[in-house]
Amino acid sequence: MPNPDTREQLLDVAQGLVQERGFNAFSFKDLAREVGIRTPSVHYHFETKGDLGEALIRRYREQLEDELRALEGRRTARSRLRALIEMYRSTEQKRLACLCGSLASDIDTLPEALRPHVGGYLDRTEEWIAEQIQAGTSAGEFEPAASAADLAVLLMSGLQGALFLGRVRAPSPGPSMLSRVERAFWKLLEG
Amino acid sequence: MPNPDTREQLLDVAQGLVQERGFNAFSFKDLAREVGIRTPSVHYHFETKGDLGEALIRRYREQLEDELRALEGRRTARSRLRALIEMYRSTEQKRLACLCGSLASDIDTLPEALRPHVGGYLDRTEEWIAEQIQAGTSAGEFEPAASAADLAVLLMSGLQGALFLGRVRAPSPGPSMLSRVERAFWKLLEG
DNA sequence: GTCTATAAGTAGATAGAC
DNA sequence: GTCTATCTACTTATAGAC
Repeated sequence: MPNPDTREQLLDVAQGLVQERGFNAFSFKDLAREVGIRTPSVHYHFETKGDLGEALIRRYREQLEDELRALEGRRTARSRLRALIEMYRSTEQKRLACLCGSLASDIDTLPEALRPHVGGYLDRTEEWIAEQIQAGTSAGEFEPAASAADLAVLLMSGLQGALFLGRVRAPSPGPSMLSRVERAFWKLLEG
Repeated sequence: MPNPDTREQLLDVAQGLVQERGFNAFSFKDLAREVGIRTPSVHYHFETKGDLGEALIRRYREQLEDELRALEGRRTARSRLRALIEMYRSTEQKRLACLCGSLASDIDTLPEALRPHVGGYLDRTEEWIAEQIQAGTSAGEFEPAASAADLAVLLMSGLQGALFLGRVRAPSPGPSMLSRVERAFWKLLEG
């Protein structure tokens, strides 16, 4: 039976590598070296690289659902949306892409079985954002200047785009790309 | 002396492959096969893959400058911005990423010499967008809800993000991701 | 300019010992 | 569970003939 510790370690390292370099730019050798085992031992835990990718997305998706559940207690939609944006900010500060954003950019080169899961994650996030905008509007928190669906796509694209583009430049003193996206987004939602 | 035709053909094919698959997911072999020559002949035109990448970005940048120059004749900032968005729409319809967006997503794996050029292209586009927003505001075309710099970052991130995310899903009947980003963006600019 | 031949290195993956 | 040994295929790149 696979040792859960080694398996989790492999997933942790692999996730970091995908978020930093992309799915095609890391190898089982990189993975093995960082965890302190040999390449073929990785295949014991994940038969193929595609299987590893599937486990990676599954875990990432479960973490998302946990985090969204933890936000249910918050009273305002504004506070829930802000918390989601904070998750992206922490990724930005590590100079990483979103796992599924990174996989999205490699979509045409991924094992077929992986692709629907990437879309599933992204759709779920966008859908959740749209729900929050709806809820906040019904509650009188927002006076959105566009439809909830359009605003959700704008925020989602803006956050993912900002993560990619921000990594190209050296860190600079002013507000980050993500902060600028966020600031403009709130104007659109609250006038 | 390199035959300009073969060289251009190689650049055309390579650009398509980068926009479709990313810099690390195509090989000189792919390139050679599509152009109808052998792998080592590609090295006659581009010594290394890094050199090919540099030529690719240079040409893409020159095309951008040509297109922006062609927009100078348009009377309104609104019309100039719309034309830029149309360029992204044509990329979206081909289900491709922006060349430099794709390279941005691979940034940590690129040959060092390439990286500044990727940033140069993205910065130039963002800067141009900010200039148009400024000009349109001065001319009374827009009443922007946020600073020109923030709005430029939002549009740039939104366009690039929409190209990446849109490719994950099958084409659907409703408005595309890019159209939704665009619609929300105009609301922010014009109220 | 393009070719054949070849190099040195890496990829994902498997067989079978311990 | 991890190892050594090995496989096939592929990568970027070079040498040198035509």
